[in-house]
Amino acid sequence: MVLDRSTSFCGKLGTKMTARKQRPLPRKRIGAPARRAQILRVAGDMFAKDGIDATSMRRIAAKAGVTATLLYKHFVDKDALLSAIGEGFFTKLGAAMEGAVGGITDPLERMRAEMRCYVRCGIDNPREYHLTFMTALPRLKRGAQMKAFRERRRRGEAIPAEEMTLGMKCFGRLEQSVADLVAAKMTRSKDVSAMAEAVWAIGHGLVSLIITHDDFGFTPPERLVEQSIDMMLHGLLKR
Amino acid sequence: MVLDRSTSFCGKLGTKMTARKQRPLPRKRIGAPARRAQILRVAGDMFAKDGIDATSMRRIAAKAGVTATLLYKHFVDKDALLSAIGEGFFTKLGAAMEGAVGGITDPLERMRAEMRCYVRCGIDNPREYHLTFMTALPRLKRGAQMKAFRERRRRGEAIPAEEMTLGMKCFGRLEQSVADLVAAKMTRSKDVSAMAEAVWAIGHGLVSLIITHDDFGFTPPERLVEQSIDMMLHGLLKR
DNA sequence: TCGTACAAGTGTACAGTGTCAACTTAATCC
DNA sequence: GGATTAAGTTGACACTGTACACTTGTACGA
Repeated sequence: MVLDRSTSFCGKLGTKMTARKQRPLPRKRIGAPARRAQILRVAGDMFAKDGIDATSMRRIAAKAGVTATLLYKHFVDKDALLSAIGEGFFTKLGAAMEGAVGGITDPLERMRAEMRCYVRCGIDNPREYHLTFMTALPRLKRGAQMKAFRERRRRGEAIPAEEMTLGMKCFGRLEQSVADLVAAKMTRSKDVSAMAEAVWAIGHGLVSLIITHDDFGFTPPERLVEQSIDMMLHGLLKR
Repeated sequence: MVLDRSTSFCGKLGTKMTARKQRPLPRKRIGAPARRAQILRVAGDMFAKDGIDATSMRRIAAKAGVTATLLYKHFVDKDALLSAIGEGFFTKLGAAMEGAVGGITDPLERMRAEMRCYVRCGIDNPREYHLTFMTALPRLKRGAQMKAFRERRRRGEAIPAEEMTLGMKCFGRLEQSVADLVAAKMTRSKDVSAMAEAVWAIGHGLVSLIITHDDFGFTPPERLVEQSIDMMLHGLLKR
């Protein structure tokens, strides 16, 4: 465990201090990016272990060997910090999808792989998932970005990778698979957008039910997930 | 607006009071059930208007013209209070389903109606929905109840209505429709449990995505929902 | 080598939170 | 009328997110 210099010996002193205050132990300066990364690491751990409400800015700061106030120099808000942690989910998801989809060319099988991946990632990272998908953080303006992205896509625009957030890239994959399915004239509907959203909704529904009500005695995830994906794909296709 | 007698004029007084404290205005005693109901009403309103985090026990109490401490006489926890409010969702949902399903005998059309109902109810009561389905409140032991219920059902037991919570009744409806579909040999699978869960997952996924990311520029709900339900039903059925 | 400017960090305070133990008071019943 | 008890209050505790004003480490130009 980290040496914890900042857990406030600032109890109520009762009398005013007359002597010059004891100078605090000097603290290393490791530079903003390093500090930011460290905070994210520490906060991520605590958050994954203790949950969202039990992890306060002060405790994060203490564990990072730093003052709470400093966190606010690096992240305007608690929301901002949390969301930055949640962003980590997309990194994992993106990598996992990349690996799972590999060279699958059949769009149907690709979709199956992507969905499996999504659900697995969600179940394996419940806190991060909750943060990124089940918590509205309106102070960050993420919705507007996403909306703009969706609209450009609907107009058929090709969007350069640099302009896409990690989240967009993940959703983009799924959408692409749906589009391929449509292009191959395999689907009943032609509304790529709506279908992609519906597919996402299934994955999201599964993950969020399972992670927030893991005590409801659901059908074991593997079977439930496979059955759901199967149902979804059958529902998508013609005949 | 309610006369707000308890919004604490207990600021820091600076000097100790020497005079006997001003006796507080006498407060009517309206009886425990009435008070409980009133608190639930007030809290429900505030919660629906201001959201979960902005609604504190103290503010609820103040608005109800009562002390915060009193809330703890009626509800062990904030969780308990919140969950009691959320329970209201099932009342609405149950009534809406009752009305919507009416005399529909075709299990397929019944399911469609039930799903529409579920999604509509969720979208129309986002705060309550978030509370009941997207917030884990493990301190209440609801999971265990639900699990037991599901297991008895899986064994084919008939469960008397008095033993079922409102939530169980709602899920039970859906499950029954699936069972009817299976009995009519219309489905690809025969796993009633898993299918019911999958169907729920779709509905839940739709609602929760829409209510927490209403700014993502989704396909308009009506179309998205119809398309999703359609997809689901097609996926469920043979051929 | 020194001074300085800025980044990186600090202490302290504020108003608000959930919760609790100990107390007071209104209503009820014999 | 007096005892009992349910319904309510007071005041505190330990904690929260956040703002402000301050200090200190470090890199760099003269």
